[in-house]
Formats: sequence, structure tokens, C-alpha cells
Amino acid sequence: MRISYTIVDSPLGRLLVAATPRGICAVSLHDSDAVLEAELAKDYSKAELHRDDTVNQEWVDALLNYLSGVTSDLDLPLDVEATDFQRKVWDQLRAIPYGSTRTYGELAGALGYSTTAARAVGHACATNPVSLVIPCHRAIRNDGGLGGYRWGLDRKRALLAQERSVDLLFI
DNA sequence: GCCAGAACTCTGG
DNA sequence: CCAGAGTTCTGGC
Repeated sequence: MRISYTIVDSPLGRLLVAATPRGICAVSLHDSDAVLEAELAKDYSKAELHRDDTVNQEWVDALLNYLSGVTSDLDLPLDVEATDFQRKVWDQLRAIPYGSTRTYGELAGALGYSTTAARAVGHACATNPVSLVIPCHRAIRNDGGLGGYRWGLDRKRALLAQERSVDLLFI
């Protein structure tokens, strides 16, 4: 498998976008380019990685527009491996409207599980490789807390604040 | 390989 | 407060 990736500046730090010929396979955020590349290499150790700052430009632009509130929809081709359970959870996440949030328990309920499956849902969110395309930051805890965030709670807070400032109906 | 425990949780006792 | 629920992953044996 051949993966091309690029790393650009974003309001939330350095943004890595990696894609196969079929679609995006990874999106992640970090302060350091080196860490981003190391994590990509670890997750796709069998793939042939090569940096290409032009080929994914269209998708990078879409993500940056999304981060700055220019667009609220991301409809990008994805090429990710996932179990049935993860796919179902991610579908639910993508169904959450921009600027809105769901609790982990609500997501479990929407999938036909009881709210006790909330923990499994949280874990499925945490293992999502395309953080912004699948908006796992819109999942929060039932007690109003943010829960955790794989790419840093600060980024989760920033994303939610950004979305709420664009969609002022949801406060 | 198998089992225990953890991971972005929540509810009921 | 503690345990258990539903799934996946990791680490110890």
C-alpha cells in the first residue's frame, strides 16, 4: 500500500493528512512534525509512506476551512480500516450537527445498545484515525465534562468553542 | 494463545 | 462509592 501525506499549519497546531489513492486514511494534530511522522510510520509500518505537499491539497483546504468555520460539512472520501462496531459509532458521530454535542450514552442508545455501552463507545471514538473528519470532539460526558481527547483536551475545547461561536443557536 | 485490566462512560445499588 | 455493562487492545503469563 502506498500512502502520501502532508503536514501543514492549522489553528490547532500542526495538521497531518495522509491518504491512499482511494481516500484519506489518517488525520492528526500535534505540536511537532516529527511526532506526527513517527506516529504515522508506526500505525502504517507496512505501507510505503512518502511526503507530498501537493496531491492532497484539496482535502487539506477542506479541513482548514472547516477548522476556521468557513464550511461546516466535511464530505471527504475515507479509506480506513474499522470493525463493525467502530463504523457504527463513527456513523453516529458524523450525524451530529455542527456546533452540537452528544453524550457517549446517547450515542450508545442511538446504536441500539443500552447506555451502559457508553464506555465501549468512548473507546471506539478514541481509536478513530481521522479526528476531524469524524467529529469525535462532539462526544462529551453526561455530567457536562468533556471526557478525554486523544489529541489533547485543549484541542477538544478549542474545537467546541469554535463550532459554538459559528452556530450561536446552540448555547 | 488466554485472561485480566484499561480505555474519551454511565447507572443502580 | 463500587461494580458491572459492551467492545477492543495491550501486556503478563
